[in-house]
Amino acid sequence: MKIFLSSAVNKIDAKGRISIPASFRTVLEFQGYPGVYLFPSFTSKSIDGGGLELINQISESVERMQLFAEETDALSTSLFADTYNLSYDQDGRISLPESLIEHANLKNKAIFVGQGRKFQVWNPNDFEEFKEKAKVKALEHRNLIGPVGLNKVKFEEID
Amino acid sequence: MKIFLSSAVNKIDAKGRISIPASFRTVLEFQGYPGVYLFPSFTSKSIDGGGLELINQISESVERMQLFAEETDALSTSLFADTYNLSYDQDGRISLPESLIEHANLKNKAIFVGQGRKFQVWNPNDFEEFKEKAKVKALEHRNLIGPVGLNKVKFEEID
DNA sequence: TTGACTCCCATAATATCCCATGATAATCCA
DNA sequence: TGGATTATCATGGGATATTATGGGAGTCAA
Repeated sequence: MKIFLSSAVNKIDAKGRISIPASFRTVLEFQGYPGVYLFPSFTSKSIDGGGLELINQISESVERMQLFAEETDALSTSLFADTYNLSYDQDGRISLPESLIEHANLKNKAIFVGQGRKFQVWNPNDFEEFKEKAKVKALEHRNLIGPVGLNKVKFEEID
Repeated sequence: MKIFLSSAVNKIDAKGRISIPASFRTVLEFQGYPGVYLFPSFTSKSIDGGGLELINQISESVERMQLFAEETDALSTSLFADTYNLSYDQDGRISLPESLIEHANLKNKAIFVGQGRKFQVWNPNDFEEFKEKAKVKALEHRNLIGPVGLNKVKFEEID
C-alpha cells in the first residue's frame, strides 16, 4: 500500500501524545523514513502531513519557482519554517508542537484523514463541516475523476 | 476472467467478517494485489468496490491536480477519506469498517453485485427494491431496448 | 525540583491466523 | 451414464497478533 487512505479518530492523551494510524505508518515507512512531516495547511484550519515523497515534491516545486521569481524566498520560508519532522515512538505516537495544535484547533481528539499523496489532521468537529462542503464541490467536479460514482444505467436483457 | 460478474449473497458472521466471492477474488488477484478497495457509493446506499485498477484511475486523476489548492483538498478528501484498502484473510474474508456498514445499511447479509470494472455491496433487501424501481424505468423505456419483452434485467453502470 | 520528553510495559479491544466442517460443484472412471 | 471420489467454497470458532491508549520510571535541561 503506498497512498494515504481512510480516516481514523485518535485521542490526544494527558501527555499530549497521539497515535498515528498504523496504516499511515506503513505508508511512511514504505517511503523510506521512519518519521512524519507536518505543517499548517494553507487553506484550512488543519495540519498537512506526509512522508519523504511529499517533502520532495514540495522542494522540487519551490526550486523550480526560484528560477523565475525572487520573492519566492518568502514562500519557501513560510513553507519550511513551520514544517516539523517528527519521529514517532515505538508505539507509533508523536507529540504535536503547540503551533500546530493551535492552528488546527485541536482539543483531546483528532481525526487523521487520508488524501492520497498526503493526509490531514483535523479537529473532528471542524472536519465534519469541511467534509459536507467538500462533498458538494466534489460532485461538481465528478467528471474529472473518471469511472467513479457513475450513475447512468444500462439495461440489458439476460436470457 | 478479468471483470466482476454475477452476484452472490454472503453472511456477515458474529465477528463481522464476510467472504468476498471467490470469483471476485480471482479478478482482484489478477489485477496484481491481494486486497480490495471499498468506498461509499456517491449515488446510492451501497458500497463501491474494486481492485488496483480502480484505485489507480482515481489516484492518477488526483495526482495531476495542484498540491495546495482548496479544490484539490476537497476532491481528494471525498475520494480517499472514506476509502478502505482491506486485505482478506486466507479464507477470503474481510471485516467491514463501521462507516461502510452504516452507509449501506448492512445487517447480517450482503449481496455482492458484479459491475464489470467494479462491483457493489448492498443490503439484499435494498438491492431488490433498487432493482424493482430500475425495472419499472426499463419498461417505460422499452422502445429503446428492442422489441422483446423483458424477464430479467441486468444493471450496469456505464460512462 | 519541576516540567517536557523519552523508553518501556500493561491492557483491552479488535483483527488476523489457522484449522474444522458441511455443502455444493467438478472430475473421474468403470 | 451414473455413481463415487475430489475440489472448492462459505462459514464457524479457538488461538494468536496488532493496535490504540494508559501509566510508571528514567533522562535531560533550566
